[in-house]
Parts: sequence; C-alpha cells; structure tokens
Amino acid sequence: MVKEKKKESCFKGEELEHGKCMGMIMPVRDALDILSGKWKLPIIISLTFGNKRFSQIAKEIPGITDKMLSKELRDLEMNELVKRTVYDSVPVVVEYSMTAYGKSLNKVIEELRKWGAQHRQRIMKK
Amino acid sequence: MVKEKKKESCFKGEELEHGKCMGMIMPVRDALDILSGKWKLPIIISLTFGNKRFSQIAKEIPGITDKMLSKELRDLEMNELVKRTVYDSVPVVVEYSMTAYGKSLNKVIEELRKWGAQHRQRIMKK
DNA sequence: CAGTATCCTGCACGATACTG
DNA sequence: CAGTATCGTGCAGGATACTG
Repeated sequence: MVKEKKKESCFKGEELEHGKCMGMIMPVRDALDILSGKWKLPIIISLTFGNKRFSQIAKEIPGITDKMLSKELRDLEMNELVKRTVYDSVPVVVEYSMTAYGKSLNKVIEELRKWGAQHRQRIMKK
Repeated sequence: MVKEKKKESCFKGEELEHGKCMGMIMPVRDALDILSGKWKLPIIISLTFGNKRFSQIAKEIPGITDKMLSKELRDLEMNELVKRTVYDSVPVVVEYSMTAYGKSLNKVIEELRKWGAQHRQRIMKK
C-alpha cells in the first residue's frame, strides 16, 4: 500500500543530485512498505514453495500467531501478492497461493537472501 | 544451477521442504534487520551518491531529525556499512562514506528500486 | 557544525480466549 | 479447520531543548 509521502523541499544549488536521490528513495520505500514487518517475507517465502493452507503456513513459520498470520495474509491479498481460494468442501478448505504479481518479487527476495547469507557468514567469522 | 521442483505439502515427517524454507527465511530476515527502519535505506542511498557531511545528509532526507540521523548512522557504522571520518580542522568536519561492504548492497537496493518503481506505476493506474 | 539529553506517543506485535 | 475478539505492552520513532 502506498502511504502518503512528505513533499520534498527543494534547495537551490543541489536540485540535480537531490532529485536523483529522492527518485531512488521513494520507490525503495514503497517496496519496503510492502515487505516490512516481521512476518510478510516469511509468509511469501513459504508460499513460493507451493500453495498452502492456513494451518500449514502457521506450522512452517515458527512463532507466528493466528492473529498475525491472518492479518498479514489479508494485507498481502489486498496488495495482490497472494491469492486466497476457498473450496466449498466439507469442511471448508482455504488455499493460499502466490499471484503472478507476487512472483515478481522473486528477484528482490533472491538478492536479499544472497546478501543476508553472505552477511551471516561475515558476522560468524568474528 | 539445478532446481528441484518440489510440490506440495509439508506434513509430518517431511522436514526437507521445511528446512529449505527456513534456510531462505533466516538470511532474508538477517538482511531485513540491517535495512529495516524508516531511515536506513534513505541514508545509504544518499551516501551512494557521494560522501557527505552530517548536515548535508539531513538536508537530503526530508523529515529526519538529528537524533534519528545520528542513531542510524551509528548503527550503520557498527555494521560496517558506513565509515565515519573526522578531519580535525577548525571547526571539526565529519564526513560519512559508504564502505566497500556497504557498496555490496547495491544490487539489493537496485532490485528494491526497480520493483518499487514498477509497483508505484501499477498502483497509479487504479 | 555535529551531535546529546529528555520526554512522549502510537502502533506493531503478542497472549489468550472464543467461534462457525 | 480457519479464523475473530479483547486486552495488553515494548520500543521505534517524534518533539523540543541543549552543548562543545
């Protein structure tokens, strides 16, 4: 969800670089707003490994509560990253899956994973 | 790189997929921990455009307070992403710059920027 | 200029109980 | 099974003032 951003104040003399800088900051913030929080990425990652039901996701993500899982799934659904499908069997089965749009996050996540793994290595050496 | 296409569930006894899943989640969380918060990425991006002094960064990032800038710079320095250099002229000049390690974030940030820009486009159309 | 020192507030997140 | 409903609380972040 795009939150309202504060308008930049323009200072004379540095408008060129300042503009370039803001041009990067804003989209990066947009991306981070979508992904931020403790549970969104874990949920997304879990779903990239296959469609899952509510309780399956809960099991795969240690520590998450029903409330948080429910809320975060709703957020992700609103942003069209995740699709919720209800099969009206008895009892009701609800399946969550990544949308095509959600899958477009793959490269971002892969870069985060690579950097994070390398960072972890680096920390351990000390 | 060989990617096994694994389908389906993570029921009892199926530790394999769960392990793979956790193996992704943890480094991604590590990366996000470093970058999370309202100001870290803006500061990093600002510094990728060149070394800056404290007040220059403050000017380039609308809304940030001295306190937050100071705190975040200290965090980034501790993680060795940013270097702080004091020139003992009069008055004292302090210059902040990205370390080589900090620059290794470039690809991550670029992916975030690309996705964020595209996402912004998508939102605007609605 | 380059920051600290205080004080304050909201809300992200948690614990627990309950439901169709 | 797939979630709500309530009731907390810690801490990220903000406002404002001050300093070497």
